[in-house]
Amino acid sequence: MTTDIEPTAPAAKPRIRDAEATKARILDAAKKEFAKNGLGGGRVDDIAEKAKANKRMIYHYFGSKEGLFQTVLENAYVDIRTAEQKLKLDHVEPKQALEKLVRFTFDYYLKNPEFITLVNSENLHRAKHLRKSEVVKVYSRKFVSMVENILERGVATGVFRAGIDPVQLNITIAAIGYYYMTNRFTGSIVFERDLMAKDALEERLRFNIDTILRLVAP
Amino acid sequence: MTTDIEPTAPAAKPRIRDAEATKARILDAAKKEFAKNGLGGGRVDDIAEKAKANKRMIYHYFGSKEGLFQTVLENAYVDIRTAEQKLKLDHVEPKQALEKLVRFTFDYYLKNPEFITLVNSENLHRAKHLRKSEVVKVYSRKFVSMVENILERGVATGVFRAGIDPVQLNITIAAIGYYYMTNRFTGSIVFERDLMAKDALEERLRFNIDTILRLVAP
DNA sequence: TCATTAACGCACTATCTAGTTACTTTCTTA
DNA sequence: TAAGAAAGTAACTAGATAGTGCGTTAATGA
Repeated sequence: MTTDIEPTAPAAKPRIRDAEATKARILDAAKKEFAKNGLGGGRVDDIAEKAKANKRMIYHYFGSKEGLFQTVLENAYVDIRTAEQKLKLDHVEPKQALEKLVRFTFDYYLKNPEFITLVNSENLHRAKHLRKSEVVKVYSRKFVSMVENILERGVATGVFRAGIDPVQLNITIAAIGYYYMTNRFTGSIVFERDLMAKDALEERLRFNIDTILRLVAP
Repeated sequence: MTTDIEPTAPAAKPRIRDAEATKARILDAAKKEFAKNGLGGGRVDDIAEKAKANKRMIYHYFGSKEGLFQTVLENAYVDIRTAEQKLKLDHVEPKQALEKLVRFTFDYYLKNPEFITLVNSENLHRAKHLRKSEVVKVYSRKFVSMVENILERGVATGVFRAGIDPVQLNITIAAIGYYYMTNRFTGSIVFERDLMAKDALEERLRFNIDTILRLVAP
């Protein structure tokens, strides 16, 4: 019988214990998995593997697959609202602020396609998870009032027409970017052009800015 | 031991054999199931049950779950394109034709929410099923040229400005209705109003018509 | 009427999947 | 430093779930 200790064996690396890091890795892997396959199609085992965490940890930290999804979704909303607030549009000239918002929204969807897929998945489930989130509601209010403020200032200086509902405007700004991205695969077939080509993206963004500015023009 | 024939038993109804009817029932049930739960979340057993067909028949007629989904999706596209063609917009005054199209699109999404969910599901799968469909491509071309025709006539009579890309216009008309419907659940939470209330729907449609007409105005 | 074809149904399986049980290992603090 | 708490793991289970093998029954046509 030989010794168990091999001369060349590296010192058995002590497992590093870091709850926050593990949680973060799980959330990151879950975001990718749910974005790619939806809530129904996402696999808990795959998330655990990608996160290099034990599956048990998912249940320890998030209770259930749906609990995990809810956290992922909530974080996704907080992320986009936080980024919007960082634009500080309250201090930008109205017309320019609106253009900046349209551009930001389009770019955000482009760079964060998971956001779109997560929201779609949540709507398939009739928003049962988002409904429970108080944080999201608080952030949403801030967001709507930001656009409201831009509109009001624009009307005051005469660059925008009066009577525009900020919610309808918000929905429209989101819609013209969101639809383009979420349907980029079927859209590329239906319209027989690569909607994700660099030129196509630039053209679409220009069109969107134009659409919104014409909409609010006096 | 008593006889197996109960006196009150109805004459054992002879199974009616009707391939077309069975196929239709399966497709109808599948549309509902996939619309509600997506391709990944939809259950073949549930489809068979709702269709009052044997599961074996699904595999007999459609080969696989994905084969079934593909047929459902293809039908959904053919349905909307057929309905659009029925509008006969080529014979309507340009401005009115555009308004009619915006209204139709919005109403169609409202009355056929399955269409939206099916398209979303297909985009989650990177359009791998639609890609195979030749019919859809033919119908799509007709659709784009219809809007192109409206635009050209409008420019000729001076009611529309020149240089608008019909594809961009098409996307925008679809987007402002589609986004509103597909995100009606999360949207109702984010904007803290019932987006599906009768008043809200009417207001949104008016806003959409306004958006498009301002977009094409000279 | 008889044989062929097509529609239909039962019961099964291999595999997957969310969630759990029963542990071991590492960290913290009294 | 001892003991408890927290982090982490492996192996398992019960129930789904897509897909199938094979036999039965109704229509068709010669």
